[in-house]
Amino acid sequence: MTTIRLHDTRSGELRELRPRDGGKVGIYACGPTVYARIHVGNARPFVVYSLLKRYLEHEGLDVTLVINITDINDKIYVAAESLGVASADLAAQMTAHYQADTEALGLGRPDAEPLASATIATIVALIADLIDSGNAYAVAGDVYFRVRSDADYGSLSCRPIDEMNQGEDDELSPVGASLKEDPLDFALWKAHKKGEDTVWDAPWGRGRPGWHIECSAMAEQFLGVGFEIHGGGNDLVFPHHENEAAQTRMARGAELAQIWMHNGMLQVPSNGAKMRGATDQAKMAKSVGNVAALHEVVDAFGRDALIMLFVGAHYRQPMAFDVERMKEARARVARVRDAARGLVDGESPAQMRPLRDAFFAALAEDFNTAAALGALFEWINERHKPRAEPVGRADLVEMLSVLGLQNLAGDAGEPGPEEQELLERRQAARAGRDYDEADRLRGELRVRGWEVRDGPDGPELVRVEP
RNA sequence: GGCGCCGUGGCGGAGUGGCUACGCAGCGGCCUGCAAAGCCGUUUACUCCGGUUCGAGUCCGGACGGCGCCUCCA
Repeated sequence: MTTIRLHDTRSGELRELRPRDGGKVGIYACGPTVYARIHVGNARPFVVYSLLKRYLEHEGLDVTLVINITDINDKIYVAAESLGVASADLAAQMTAHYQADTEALGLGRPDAEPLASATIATIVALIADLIDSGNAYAVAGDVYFRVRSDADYGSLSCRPIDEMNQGEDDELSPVGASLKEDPLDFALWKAHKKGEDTVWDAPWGRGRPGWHIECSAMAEQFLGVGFEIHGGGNDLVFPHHENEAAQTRMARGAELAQIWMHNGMLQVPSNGAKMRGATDQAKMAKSVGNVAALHEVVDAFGRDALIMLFVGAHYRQPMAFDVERMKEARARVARVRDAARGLVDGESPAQMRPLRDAFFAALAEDFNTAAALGALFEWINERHKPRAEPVGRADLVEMLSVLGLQNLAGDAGEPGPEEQELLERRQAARAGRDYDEADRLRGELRVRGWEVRDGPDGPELVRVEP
């Protein structure tokens, strides 16, 4: 089997993917908190891990992808209150939006999309185990994780324990009286507070789960302890993933995941600032207010262009996002689509095989979609060279399928009778040297989504974006 | 301030010490009634300063700059 290596945050190195059980691979990626519609930045991990799954399946592995949905959270309470709706209703509404918005990416659904609110029993049981083993303590209805009981705490984010600060909860605790034994400790369970309209029973009191415990619980429930790949944005390394790892380590005596993958952030330059050397750019984040909603971007540029944008850079790198980048991605899509026209069914020429192989070799080395895309475009350049035999589409379809862009090599459909008639009228006009009329008819066809291309064998109608 | 990542041609963006990444845009040309698509060409880039090496964008040290995390965040 192909050796597949992925960058592991904890070791800081590429690690070979070694499935525990035969060819089975579990991937858990942290999904959104549903208090508003998601932005393009939130879509990056969804795309990265969905495509990683496709690639691993291409390599013959049996992949289970789990992307959770956080539907219990302070932000949801706050947003719901300001809207005057029940927090559970807001979360349900935004969950539906999230699923529709990501569905529009056309990459399918994860194998499981667990909700925190539907995993309470598992969460409570995990917390109970942590209390029983002395790694957590209940106080006044809250439950805290005893960070210093984990000798390996900090090993994921690679930072010394004494320079860390959990922050969360400190401000929410009663004034001047933190309930924690140690400021490093973080909440596993939060006692019910006024204004919170969702609450669950637990042995230590009514309340709700803390931020980090849900992922430990859901990942274990769906994939077991010690699964292959845990992913998410690199802004989650600390404290979220550090805490997740610590919880499972202390409760189970084993590491939650083998490889911790983290994708880079989208960067949004303001005022046309350039990516490099600019001072006025920032990560796309709701708190910064520089977000572009996923559904708006997909509506404006199409899912093909957005996926092309994402695969155009290595997943770990920060990625520039703005209108110009989207236009460029759209142009790349057009080049691929054009290259796919005129291909015939069947195998591709043997001389082009090395480029197809280079594509997959790039993916095997830390899922380098940017390098792979380079090989794909080299394949396209080769495809355009004059050759005696028609070119089979097998290689191209195989590569595009892994990128979720196989539709670019699909059949665009046939022009209808009206378009055919317009084309014939244009031909008649051209024959009569009435080029103004011919150009007018060409423009009419363009508006209908068909581009006229005059070739040696006469005009051809090509499907394009209207 | 601490930890981590990064600094490549007009722009985006790969890059395992030695041979054209790739894409987009612009310009010139071929083709064309004009276009589109495609093809050819486009004065050859690696922040700066040292070091290692026969040879460094690619390794080491330093400087400067950027980004992320350290607080909710994909």
